[in-house]
This record gives sequence, C-alpha cells and structure tokens, in this order.
Amino acid sequence: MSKLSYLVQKATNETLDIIVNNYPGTKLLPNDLSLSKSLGVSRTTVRNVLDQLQSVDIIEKAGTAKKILRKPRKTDYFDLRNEPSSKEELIETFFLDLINTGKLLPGDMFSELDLAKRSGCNTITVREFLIKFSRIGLIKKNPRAQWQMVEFDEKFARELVDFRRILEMSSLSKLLEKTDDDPVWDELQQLLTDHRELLRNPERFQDLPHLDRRLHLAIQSSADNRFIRQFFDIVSFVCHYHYQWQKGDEQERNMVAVEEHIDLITKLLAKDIRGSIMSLENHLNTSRKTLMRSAHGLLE
Amino acid sequence: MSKLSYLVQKATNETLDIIVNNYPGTKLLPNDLSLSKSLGVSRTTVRNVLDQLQSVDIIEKAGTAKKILRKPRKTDYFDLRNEPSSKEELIETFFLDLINTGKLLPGDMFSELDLAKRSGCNTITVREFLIKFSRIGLIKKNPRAQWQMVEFDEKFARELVDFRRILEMSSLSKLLEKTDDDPVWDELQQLLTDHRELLRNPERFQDLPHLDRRLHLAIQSSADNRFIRQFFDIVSFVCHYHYQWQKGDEQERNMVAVEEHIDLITKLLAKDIRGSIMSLENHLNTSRKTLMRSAHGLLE
DNA sequence: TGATAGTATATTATATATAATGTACAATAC
DNA sequence: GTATTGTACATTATATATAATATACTATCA
Repeated sequence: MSKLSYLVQKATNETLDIIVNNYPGTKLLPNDLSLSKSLGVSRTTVRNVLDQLQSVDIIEKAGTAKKILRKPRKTDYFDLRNEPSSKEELIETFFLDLINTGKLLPGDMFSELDLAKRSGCNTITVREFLIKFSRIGLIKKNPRAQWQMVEFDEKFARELVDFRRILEMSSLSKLLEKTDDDPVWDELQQLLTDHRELLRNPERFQDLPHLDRRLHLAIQSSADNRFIRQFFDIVSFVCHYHYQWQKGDEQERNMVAVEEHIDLITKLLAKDIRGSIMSLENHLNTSRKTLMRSAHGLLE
Repeated sequence: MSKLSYLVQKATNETLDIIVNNYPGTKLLPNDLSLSKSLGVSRTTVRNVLDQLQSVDIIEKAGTAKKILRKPRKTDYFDLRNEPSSKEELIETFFLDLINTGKLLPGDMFSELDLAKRSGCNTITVREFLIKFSRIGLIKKNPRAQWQMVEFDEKFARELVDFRRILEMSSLSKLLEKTDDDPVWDELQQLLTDHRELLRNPERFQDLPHLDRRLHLAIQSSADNRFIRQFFDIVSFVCHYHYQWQKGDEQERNMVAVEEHIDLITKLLAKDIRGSIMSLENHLNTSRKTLMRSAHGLLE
C-alpha cells in the first residue's frame, strides 16, 4: 500500500474525531462539501480520506450516502507526531536549529546543496525557504554565489536597537491611551506576576526570553499596525539569535533584565508616561549593551 | 554555433572595452585571475570569453600568453539592450508591469502557472520571484492555493501612513542634527530648485513621483539605518502602487503636493525644527487622504 | 618556488516531469 | 430544480536532470 500524504493522514485523523464526536448519534457522514469546509481542505482530499476510511472498513459508501460501520479505535489514527508536515517545515526546522545552536555564525558561508543533502530536502525547497527567510535580514546572497550569514558588528547592533526604540516608543504612547477595560492591562498584570515568580525561582531563568518576548509584544501590539508587527517579529528573532553568544555573566544580567521589566511594567500599570518612557529607554540601553558584548564575544 | 549566455556576452563586451582602452599600448591580455577580478566573474567565465574572442580572431593563445591580434570593431560587440539578464529579471519586469498598469488589483487572484506561461519563464522562477516580492506585503498566499493581491482598505492605508510618520519623524530630527557640510543640504537645495522648476512647467508633472521619492529618501537616509531604509523601499513602492487609481483631480492634487514639498524643504533648510515637523505632519496627512481616495476609487 | 594555466569538482540557475491537491463542470439522484 | 457526486482539468508541491558558473585542485612554466 502506497503511503498516504501528510495532508490526507491529518484530515483522516480529524474525520475520525468527527465520527467519534457524533457516534452513535448518527450513522451517516456529512456530504463532501461540508466535510471539505470543516476540515479546511479540498473535496479531492476529502474523497481520498473517505476512500481510506472505506478501505479499513470504518465507513461504507452505500449509493450516495456514507454509512458509519463502527466506532474508530485509537489504532485507526495515524501517528503524525514525528512527521514533518511538509518539506518546507523540514528545512525550516533544520536551518533554525543550525543558527540557534551557533553552528552558523555571522560571516559564515553555506550552500543550498549542502543544506539539501543534510536536511533530506532538494535544493529547490531549500532555496525557497532561504529566500523567504532572508526577509529577516540575517542571511544574504549574491547571484551565482553562496549564501552568507550577515556580518554582526556594532553598527548592526546600534541600528537594530535604534529601530526598536523608535517603534516601541511610538507604541508606548498608544498603549497608555488604552481604556481600562482593554485586555492589555490584564496581560501586563499577569506579566508582573510571572516576573516576580521568576525572581523567587532563579533556576527557571531560561523562561526569561519568553517573558521578554511577551512584554515587547504587548507593547508593540498596542499600535495595531501590521508593519510594526512585521518588524517586531524580525527584531525579536534577530535579538535572540545574537543573545546566544553571551559570556559567562548570564545570571547577573538576567537579574538586571527582570528588574528592568518589573520597573517598566509597574510604571505602565500606573500610567506614568514619563516614568514609562525613561524605564523603556533604560531597558533598551541595557539591551544594546548586551548585544554589543555579544558582538565582541564572537570576535574573541 | 550555440548561443552564449548573457553573462559571457556581457563579460565579452567588457573585455573588448579593456582591449580598446589599452590598444595599442599593449599586445597582451592580463592573466585569467586579474581579468576575473576586473570583470567580477569567475575564471571559468573568463575562459569562455577568451575562447569566444579567439574564435573571432581578436586574440590568439600563444602558449601561456594571449596576444591581441586586432582592434575590436563595433560589430564585435553583442547587442544586449533587449536581452533580459536572467529569467528572474524577465518575470520581475513582467510582474511589475502588471501591477503598475492596474492589471492586477487588490483582491485579485493569480496563479504561478499562468504567469509562467505568459512571461516565458517556468513555474520555479516565477514562484521564487513571488516569494521574494511578498516581502513588500502587496501579495500573499495560502498553502496549495493561489496567490492574491492583498486587500486595500482604509485600515491598510492608515497603518501604512502611520508607520511612515513614525519613521520619518524620527529621521527628521536626525536630519536637523547634521552639520552644514553634510551632502544632504546640497541635495535639499537641489530638490528646492527642481520643485520650483516644476511649478513653472506644469506639463512635466509626471516627474513628481520621482521628486517625492527623492525627498523622502533624503529624509530617511539621515537615519543611516538599514531597517529604516528597508522599510522606505517597501512604503514607497506600496504608495506608488496605490496612487495609480487616483481620480481625475490629479492636476490640482499635484500642485498641492509640490507646494507642500517646497514648504517642507524651505523649513528644513532654515533648520526650523517645529516648522519642519508641522510641515511634514501636514504633508503626510495629505498623503493619507490621497491613499484613502484611491481606496474608494477602486470600490466604485 | 610562486604565479599561472589546465582540469576536475561543487554549486547555482534553469528546465522538465510527476505526484498531490484544488477547482470547475458534467452527470446523477432526490 | 437543487444539491450532491463523479470526473476532468488546473495548479501547486516536489523531485530529478542538465546547463551555466564558481571554486578547488593539479600540472606547468618562468
């Protein structure tokens, strides 16, 4: 039996769920079109799913109707936990792992062919992923030449943090105009709790990047602007890529960051405009220093 | 004879130039490596060029050296004016023409296959171009579905102009800190002259988009920030795409724009901070209105 | 021995083919 | 007549193959 595609397997699992949820309420499956809509795939795929279900005797096509013969068992489901949903996801996971574990450093060259061989994709898939990823600004390429991680120097760090400052300062004022019933205040309150929790359990400091992202996301999403949002994604990705070369004083720096976060959140909740601006300014300065140190760490 | 690639033809032309410039000063061509460096191509390509030149008896390989036999004539050059340098350029030109002439409107769907057929490329080239172009934010796609021009509504226009305002206001203050010997002041002076020229020759109003781009570029490049620069490209592209649906009152609106530009440049040159900010604010408001009208023009 | 040319290999650019999936239309059932 | 299914075709996703180009290695010459 030739293996079914990921999409058909996934849709099959979801159809089994539908059968389970309605069993034994009904003995008939909905028509193709409504299944297609609820599964979010085309009718062709739905029909492949139905063929599959018929082949394992869960349903039976009786003329026009599709009769449910038996209740699905756990073993009827496909195990998709370790299946990449597509070749694109495969190369994405592979490549992001390379850069997040420091195997690709600024200035390094790499080839599409090599990535394809090592990730199990073909060069087309790799190249298309790289083109998409280059939007982030971490990689670049010249025609007929290999790809390269962009050089990381003080100028890069300065421009990145400057840009972040411009966007976040602007979002900050939008945030402080939000009415009291806006969900952002609940999120900030929750963030405050989570940060204090972190202070009491220093062994959980690996959660800090996640909290940092949530805080900056809360600030920037106040602008409700797709362009700002787009750049938030880029900046936060690039920052976290570069933070990985921190020297040995993480513990101390993490402590400082948490305190800066708490200071900023407190002032935001108090709607202290001037205080918030100063606190954010201060926090971004620290961030710039960390990036700089990271840049130097690389050079040594 | 099989046709030579664009790259080899171009490199051949440049090599002919080198021969002309040194003829009859020398009777020998430089070695492969230095030719490779001055042409910016690999040695393989250089050697293809040399084979070509030998086949038309312009040079002769005498052992290790390459003797120049005769002075090149105009007819020795390849005519590359109508040749696309690559398939990628082909699809780029084709696609940008489609959207700049209003054949693809917001909300329209289009397929890779169709573009490939009509542009003379294959689907891979088309798709890779579209992935790259999607960075601009004008097109989007869902997996296994066609591409679509993003919808253009008031929200989009507002977010675009808001974003532009944030970046340009920030750049403005950087600009006003520049010392008197910075080249930006000469460029602004030149822009002032060009705008006044335009006022006297209203028939040349088609130059306005170009002047508009130069002005905003001058402002934004003051920030000397790659991220701002990146977004300048996006914003100016998107604006000009959307301006094409202006209704019949272009003449009047153009006049207003020129006057706003002149006002802004004058205040910049006078280093009038408060005045510059107000003038830019005013100009961006007009820009937003134009975009809005354009959005409505589409809906009618 | 170092610079250069010749040659082999690696890599990107491009084309073509096939499988998977989506969409449109005709056929059929109710 | 409308809704649904069956079927054909269109399109995207992916793989493979070839041409063009870049790079690495080896041989040769001064």
